[in-house]
Amino acid sequence: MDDRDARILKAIATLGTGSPEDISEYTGIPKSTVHYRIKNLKEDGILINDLLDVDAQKLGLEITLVTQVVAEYNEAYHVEVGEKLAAIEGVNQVYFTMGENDFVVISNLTDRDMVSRLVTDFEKIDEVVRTSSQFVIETIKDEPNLLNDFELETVTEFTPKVE
Amino acid sequence: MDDRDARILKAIATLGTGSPEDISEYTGIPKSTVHYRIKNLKEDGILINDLLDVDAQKLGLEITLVTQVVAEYNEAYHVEVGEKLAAIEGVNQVYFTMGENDFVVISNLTDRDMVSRLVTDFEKIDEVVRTSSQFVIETIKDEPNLLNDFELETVTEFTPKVE
DNA sequence: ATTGAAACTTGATCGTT
DNA sequence: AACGATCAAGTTTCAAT
Repeated sequence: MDDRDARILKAIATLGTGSPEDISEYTGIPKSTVHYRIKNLKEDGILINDLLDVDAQKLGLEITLVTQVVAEYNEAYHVEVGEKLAAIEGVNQVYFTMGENDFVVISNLTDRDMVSRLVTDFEKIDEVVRTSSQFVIETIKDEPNLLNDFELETVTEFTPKVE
Repeated sequence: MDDRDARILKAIATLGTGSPEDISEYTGIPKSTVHYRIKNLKEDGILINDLLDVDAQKLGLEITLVTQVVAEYNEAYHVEVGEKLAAIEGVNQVYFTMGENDFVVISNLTDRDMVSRLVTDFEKIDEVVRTSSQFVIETIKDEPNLLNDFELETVTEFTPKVE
């Protein structure tokens, strides 16, 4: 796992494709080399499946943090605040929730230093009033496997009976 | 969006591949038809990129819920409780967190009925003591874009100078 | 909208450096 | 490990239904 691998992984995330051709063009690395690297990344378990999902733990991002961020309510700027949160290094998901003008933020981090930096960054945002974080001990499910129990709604149509 | 599309989407999620060949084999739908369907799903914005990420909202899963679940502490069974949570219809992510023996659960749901069913299901689990849910008004970031700000640690090596 | 078969693109392999 | 040339494989297209 070196700089070249990182560039390839970034290309995959940025381009939204796993095509060696496209990645090659984007990174300037020859496609046969891209292919060779991706093969290794799969063998190492960093890239998980054909859809090239990334294993955060294998990348050394072992700390997952769930943070509740309370911010001053400001109708116009709540998205902007959300975007500031989203831009912070390590942040993966940002939800703006009902009720208490809260954000729920989920982050993947490498070490304790990154954790404290993260919280500091949260509190640097002017509108942020309070943060409260919980470490994740174990991730039991972390796939947006939206279709696990997805069933099409059965729409029963009634034909009006005209007698 | 009909039953066939649903089967194809499930196949993608299950197999972890977008290959028309593999999906065809798994579903029994001819590969040219699989290709035709996937093309339409992309045009409709349900499948987002070449990595075939799914847009939950386009699927009608417009309600995202963040739930904190407090459960009785039981060293042996906390994973089992987590797995029960993960198995509930609509649940996408389950984190077991530090401190209060909490789970944080994130779900994608279609309607209010599904919400109340979900909460009922949570409380049917014996060990569950209390749940508290927050509706997500807006999802500002929801991609495990782990590499956004990922930089390789620069390990500076010092060669001991022998004089 | 579906599908079998043809056409073609490109991902994967191989041999050399 | 890197990479250009080559080939096999699988995707995409197309025409008929």
